[in-house]
Amino acid sequence: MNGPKERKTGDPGDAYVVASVERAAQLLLTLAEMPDAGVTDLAEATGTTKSLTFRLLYTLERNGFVRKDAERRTYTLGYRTLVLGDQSRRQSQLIATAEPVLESLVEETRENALLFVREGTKGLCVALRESPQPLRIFASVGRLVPLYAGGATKVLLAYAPDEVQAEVAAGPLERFTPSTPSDSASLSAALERIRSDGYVRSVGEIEPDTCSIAAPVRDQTGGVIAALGVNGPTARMTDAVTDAAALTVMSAAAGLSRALGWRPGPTGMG
Amino acid sequence: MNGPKERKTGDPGDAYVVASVERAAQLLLTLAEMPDAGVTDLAEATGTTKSLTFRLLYTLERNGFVRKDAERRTYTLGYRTLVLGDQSRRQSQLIATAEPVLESLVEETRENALLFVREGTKGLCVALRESPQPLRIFASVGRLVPLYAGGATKVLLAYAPDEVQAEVAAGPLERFTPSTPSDSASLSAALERIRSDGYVRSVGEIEPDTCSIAAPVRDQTGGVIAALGVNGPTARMTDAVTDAAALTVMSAAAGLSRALGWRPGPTGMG
DNA sequence: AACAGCGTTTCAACAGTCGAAACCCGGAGG
DNA sequence: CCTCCGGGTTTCGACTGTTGAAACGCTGTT
Repeated sequence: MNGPKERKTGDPGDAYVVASVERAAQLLLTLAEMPDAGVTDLAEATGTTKSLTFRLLYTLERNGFVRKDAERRTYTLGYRTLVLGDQSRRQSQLIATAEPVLESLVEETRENALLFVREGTKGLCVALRESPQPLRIFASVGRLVPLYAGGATKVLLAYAPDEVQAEVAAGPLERFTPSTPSDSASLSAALERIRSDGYVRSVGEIEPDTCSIAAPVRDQTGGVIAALGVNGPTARMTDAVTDAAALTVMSAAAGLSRALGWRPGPTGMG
Repeated sequence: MNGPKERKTGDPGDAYVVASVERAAQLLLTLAEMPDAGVTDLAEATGTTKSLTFRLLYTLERNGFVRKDAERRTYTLGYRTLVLGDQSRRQSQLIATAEPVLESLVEETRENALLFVREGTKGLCVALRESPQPLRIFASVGRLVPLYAGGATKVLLAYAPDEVQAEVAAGPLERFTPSTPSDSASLSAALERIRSDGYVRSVGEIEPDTCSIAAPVRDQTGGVIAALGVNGPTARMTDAVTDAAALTVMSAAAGLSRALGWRPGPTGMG
């Protein structure tokens, strides 16, 4: 299909990748989004051949990363992925520390509480606690969102390295709703605003009728390593509510940062 | 280490395995047990070369399955593994259904509650809820235990296909404690006992001074797909306590089975 | 009875992978 | 200040494991 052979040119990126492993990784992620898919479907979804998909699945099954269904026609994630996830959660100071914070955020705001980290030019939801209310926004760990839209994601962008900000600003800004930021000038103003306010309120930038409030999470180096936020339907998120939520979220984010070893700097900003 | 090259002989097992993917899988599992390890350590631990390990890590990092530490000298599981684990948990009816059962088991018994599935000739802990008491057995999702020793594991063995039972009985029975079953005759008697009692009590077979009670979990086909159990220090697990716990565990296992679609057969056993 | 669609198997050619060894770099020791 | 040491990174070419295509058999459908 593609031929990324430019080893010596600008991006030495894939000089060391083991293609089969990368394909297997993609296959796993695809399978996570298409439970109970068959070989053919997965082959199509990942853009490879049936044979390869079959062999990758075979290999992954052997290692417990994938499970064949009883009637042997469909595949699902295997129990070993649970193990990885669990160990990962235990080992990650960020996630382990954030979990109780998410819980108390939900208690206080009664809305979904989420934690995002940056992965390249996307934000990845790595932890989440759902609102107890029946009307709530569907969210899931693993959700990938472009950095230029949404609350937590824009926070991540606001504090991301310049290269990343440039890359995002340069790239096309796909529009999900009429409110999605679509020009880099207003985006960069929004980012500046986030840095001075210390939080963000984003309304309907990804999905209409949803609103999110988010604030940065820092580690001992002072760098922003995650964004903590809540989201809910605009119907409930009146100005008064979001103003209160902003304080709650900021204080939760500061608490989390402190638990991660961050100490407020002398000038409050770098 | 080994050289499984017998493609055409008895076991056509690894005819389809993609070696690099298998190695990557092993690497991930190794990393789960050796957080913050470096390239050299991991290479040694997985029995491969530095170059290969480096490239696998590079590839996995690219896909978010591993993360390099700030100073770029150590590796950890990445956030994408969280995603897989989370999706896997949501998608697995067994795990999703078992979680509340584990919770109520802990409430009732005040001991660790665990769920095991069989993976080859080992039992794998796939879900767990810890005892609220300070003195408790250390347990973790991902723990692999041979089927011939321990509570939940022996339950799995008791209902495993004949080939598996034969393989385990044939293989060497490594002794972890003086109580570890060590001859296949008494093991097979113990399994028979489990099948007629519908539960098992295992004392100190893996670790001294620990005791576990477990019972089988069935799905709609009537097959045993998991074992549910509790474990705790023998100091607390007196006969009276374990007798009560046996009933609690059996009823929890039956409830879980029912939730999974199992219906008690006319004769109660097949 | 023929078909369609799926997962599985085979095969040979070739691209990709891999081990070995050189390389770089930071820190410890002389 | 230089050397050494032990990590991680990079290079290289031979070889082998990997791959796409196409055939196969099975199951459920028309």
